[in-house]
Order: sequence, then structure tokens, then C-alpha cells
Amino acid sequence: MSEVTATPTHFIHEIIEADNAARKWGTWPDGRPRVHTRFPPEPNGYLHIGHAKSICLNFGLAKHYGGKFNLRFDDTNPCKEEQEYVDSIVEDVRWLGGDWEDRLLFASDYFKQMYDWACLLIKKGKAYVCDLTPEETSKHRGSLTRPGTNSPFRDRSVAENLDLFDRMRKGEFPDGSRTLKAKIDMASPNLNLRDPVMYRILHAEHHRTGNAWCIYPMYDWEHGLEDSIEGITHSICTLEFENHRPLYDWFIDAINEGETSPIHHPQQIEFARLALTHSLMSKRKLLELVKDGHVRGWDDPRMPTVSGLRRRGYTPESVRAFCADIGVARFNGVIEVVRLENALRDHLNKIAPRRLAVLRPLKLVIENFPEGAVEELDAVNNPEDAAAGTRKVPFSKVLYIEREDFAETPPKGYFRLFPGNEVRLRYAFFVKCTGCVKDPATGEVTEVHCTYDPATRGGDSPDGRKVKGTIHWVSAAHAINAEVRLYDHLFKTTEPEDVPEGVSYLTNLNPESLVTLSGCKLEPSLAACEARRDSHGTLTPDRVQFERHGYFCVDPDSKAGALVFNRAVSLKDSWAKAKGR
RNA sequence: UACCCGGUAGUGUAAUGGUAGCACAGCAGGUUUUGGUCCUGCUUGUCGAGGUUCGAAUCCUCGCCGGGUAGCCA
Repeated sequence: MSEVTATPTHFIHEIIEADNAARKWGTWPDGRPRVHTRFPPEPNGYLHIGHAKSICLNFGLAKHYGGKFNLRFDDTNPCKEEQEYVDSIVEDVRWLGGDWEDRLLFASDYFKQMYDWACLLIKKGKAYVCDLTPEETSKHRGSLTRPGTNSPFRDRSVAENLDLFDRMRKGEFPDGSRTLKAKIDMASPNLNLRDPVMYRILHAEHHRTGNAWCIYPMYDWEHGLEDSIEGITHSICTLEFENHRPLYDWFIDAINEGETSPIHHPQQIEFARLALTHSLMSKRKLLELVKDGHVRGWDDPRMPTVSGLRRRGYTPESVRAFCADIGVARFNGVIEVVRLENALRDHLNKIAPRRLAVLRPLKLVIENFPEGAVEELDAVNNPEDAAAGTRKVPFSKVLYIEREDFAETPPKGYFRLFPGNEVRLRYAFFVKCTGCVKDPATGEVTEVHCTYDPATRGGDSPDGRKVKGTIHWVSAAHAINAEVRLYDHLFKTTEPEDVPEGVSYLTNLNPESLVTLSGCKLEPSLAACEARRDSHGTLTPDRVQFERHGYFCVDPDSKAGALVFNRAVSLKDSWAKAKGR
């Protein structure tokens, strides 16, 4: 069975496979059925995980069926769009693995063609220049339950419409004074069909066309034309455009009516956008979080933006796996964010080198270990990947262990260090706790003491003796210092936007979403880690597993000798779960 | 009280007139030099009522519930 005829995994596959079987969209030169998708962002903000779903869908479909994928900027509103956003979107789509080859396209490049088609519609009596103000237009539209009323300018002559539209283009009229509208049906139950605006007057500088135009096309008019020009077969968008589909079809049909060589008519298909628990996808609110300083920027590791995920330590592979895993449907649900976190764990478990790192250090003194001696011990780099090999880790008389790995009076089921208990120091020796030293003023434990069994070197006892606990450690004399940032959900509630009337979603912000730890003690090999960048300048930080903690990556805030690590995701912790009960 | 679209375990997603399955979460156990990984088992579901049919998650009707739509935004 060839890849192309594999079992469909969702309804869009079914549509495409039926189209392919019927050769609905023709074929490529090599004879295979044509599939051509696109991702059409407006460059007015940063991409987030919801966009990633769309990118993976569109690019994935093109790739699966041996088709093509375009990256097209839908830059038809000069008031909101900026080059900065174009650049970040290009970077994010590329990072996610989207390949548009030489087709990085801009809707603004089609302005002249769209204008000509608009004139054609005027000549066909299907479009007219309307002098109604925005407020009047709104009134004439009627309501959800009342039909609209015709504009008094609806029946202007073709000649007058052509003249007025030409003068709109030349900039003779002020912003908002006139529009070009499609003549459809003011009584349609679908409000989108009540003589929608095709062009508005905007004397604004466009990021690419400058001042060449002072009329700009509206989404409903423009979008299908862009798809048509590019030969898009399946124009995939989100569910809220469902009511717009009749208009998408109407415009292209209107252009084609009576023509001997009709333009290409793609098929619009809607799917459910992504929503994640403990998260937010609204561009406006994301911007607010950045502007008001609730996060450190668009790429704050707590943000659901693609750049945030990247800085957090997510791999493109894990984001793609997540998008494939959650599926595509026509139901607006909410995905549990643990699914995303799990996708990362899955990938990093396979590829991340293991390292020893003590986040909240507590001194462990080995009473019977010779002063000044150093043992070089072999540590496995990745138990999931034998090819990753081993490394040497220095061991000495004074170590750091995790504060939470010692308890003077252990809770039930605790099998870490406590007086009289023996545990294994990972890759090193068995040690038996002999007691601890406390600060007489505060009562805080400042040092733990133990003895080690030299016969257990490497972590196995020749006499077959077993220990229940294995803890990690770092040699105090060899440790390097680092800052570690622990992240938790930005919002403490599952659906942060779900707030009572008059209450801000900001009240759902999690005050503990960022915990910064300084003076963390890392094994010396970690000194070589970097916040690397690829040949495009895109961040690809080194990622490691700190054993028993989680997966971490190097943050670009790092400086020589002062590394900063971000926790991408913790390891599953059944002990923490058991304690919580 | 208009039109459009939806409703399957806690969450998401399959089954397209023929045994309601999968993933994640949860629970229990096994393995383990990470309380990780891995492995095994278990709990939990077709919004409701009618109808068509030998047989309905699927088709029909009527309800109920949810989402979308009244920008010169996309």
C-alpha cells in the first residue's frame, strides 16, 4: 500500500483522497494528483501553538500527498501590520519544519489583479460604490433577526461606479467616505452576504507597497482570490470562517460567470482551532501580557508562542508530534496541556543526555572518605541510547545533595537519606547516614554526614545488598554554579478566560509560574553547554536531563561562566503524587 | 429568540448501517543504579425521546445543550 492511499486519519484526509481519486484538481507534471495548501498569517503578531497546529496540518498534508505548501502573508491591512512580525513568522514556520521552497508570498503583490477583478464585477453589475458611512452601513445591515435594507447607492450605473472606484483608488476621497460593495442580498439570513464591503479607503503606508494604494481589499473579497492565484486546492481555515464560505465561493463564481476561461476555484475547509488548558491563545491578551510586563516578552518560556516554546526548550519534533497526536476535527474542544508536555518528555527522553545537577544544595560529608582524594566515576549518558556512551564524573569527600533527599524524620514511604538509612549515590557508592549538623539558631540542617562502602564503587554491592533509594549528587570542589528557572503554568486555572462578569482573566495568573533558583550546583561537564543558534540565527539551545528533576535547556541570558537553565518540563514524579495524597 | 455548525469515558480522537476502539489522565501491579523510562492489568462513554432497520454512535424527526455570526479586522 502506498503512502498516498494509507488509511485517512481525519476528515480532511478523506476529502483530499476523494478529490485525488477523482483527479478533481488535476495533476502535477509527474502525473500525481495535485494537492496545494498554504498558511496565510496576517503579520500583526507572533505565532502561537494554535498557529503551529495549522502549519503542521497544512504543511503535513502537502508533504503527505507529495504536494506543495505556500507561506503567504495576508497583508491587506496596513494599519496593523509590520515587518517585525513578518520576520518572526518566517523564523517560526521554518523552525517548525514548514518548507515553502521559493514560495514566500504576499497578498499585497496581488493588489493590481484584485483591482482588475473588482472592475470586472462592477461591469457585470455585481459591485457598486457606496457612500454610506460606517455607521449607516451597519444600520442598513439589519440584525441577526431582521433583514437589512438596500443602500440608496445600490443602483448606480456601471459607468458611475467605474468612475467613482477609479477615483477611490487615486485617493480623491477621505478615509471612510466610500466603499466598494458586492451586490448580493440584503435579506440573506447569512449576514456575510448582505452586500459585504470589498474595498475600504485607507490612506496608510503599507509595509511593502508604501503609498501606492489607498484602497485595501477586505478579507472575504481578497482571500479566495489569493488562493485562486496561487492554485491552492484546499484552503484550510478555522471554524469561525464557516459562515464566510458562501461568500468565498460567491466572489469566484461572480468573476467566472460568463467567462470562457474561468479562474481556479479552491475549496475552503474549516477545522477546529486549538485551545489548551491553563493557557490563552487570544492575540490581544497575549500582547497585553507582554506589554504590561506579566511576562518578560513574546519569547518568555511561559508563553504559548512558538518563540516561547522554543526558548522553553521544546523541540520542533515534539511540537509536530503533539499536533499529530491531538487530531483534526470540527469540534471546538480544549486540549489538556499535559499532552503538550508529554510530547516533549517523549522526545527528550530519547535524545537528551543525562546530567547530575543539585538545585537546592545541602552538603553531604563522607566521614570515611580520604581528605583530598578524587575518584573519577563512569556515568551513563542516556539509558535510552547506548550509542550516547559514558562520561567521567568526579567524586570527593564533600558533596552536594538535594535538600529534599534528606529527612531527619522520614515520612512514610520515604526511601532517601535519613539517619541510619543506606542509599545509593548514582553511579558512585552506597552511603549510610550517620546524622546531621544543624544551625543552632534556626534549627536548619546545614550538613549531612555519612559513611561510604568502598566495595560498592559504581553503585552495586558485591554482597547482593539492596537499597531502595538512589539519589544524585555533585562534588562540591568540582561543581559549577548556575541559575535555574523553574516554570509552571502561566495560569492556575484550566480555562483562564472563563471569569465572572467584571473580573479580569489576569486574576487567574499563577504567581508561582516562575521560580528562580541561584547557586545551583552542576556537574562540571555541563560547563560546555550553550544557547546555540542555527545558521539562520534561530535559537537551538542545548537540552539535557537533570536526573530525577526534568529536562532543561540553556537560556540565552547565559553568560560565560554564568549559565542559566530553563526547566522545559519536569520528569513525572510519582513520589510527589503519593505525598500529595 | 434568525441562520450556520457541532455533541462518543475526566480530556481529545476513531468506528462512515455489523463486536464502541485508541491516546492522555486516573487507579493497581511488575521491571529498574533516575520514585524516570518500559511492561501488564483495571475503572470510566455514544446528550434525550421517538422512528427506519434483522441490526443505529452512524440514517430520519422532534427536543436539549454548546459554539459561531450584526468590523470599512483577519
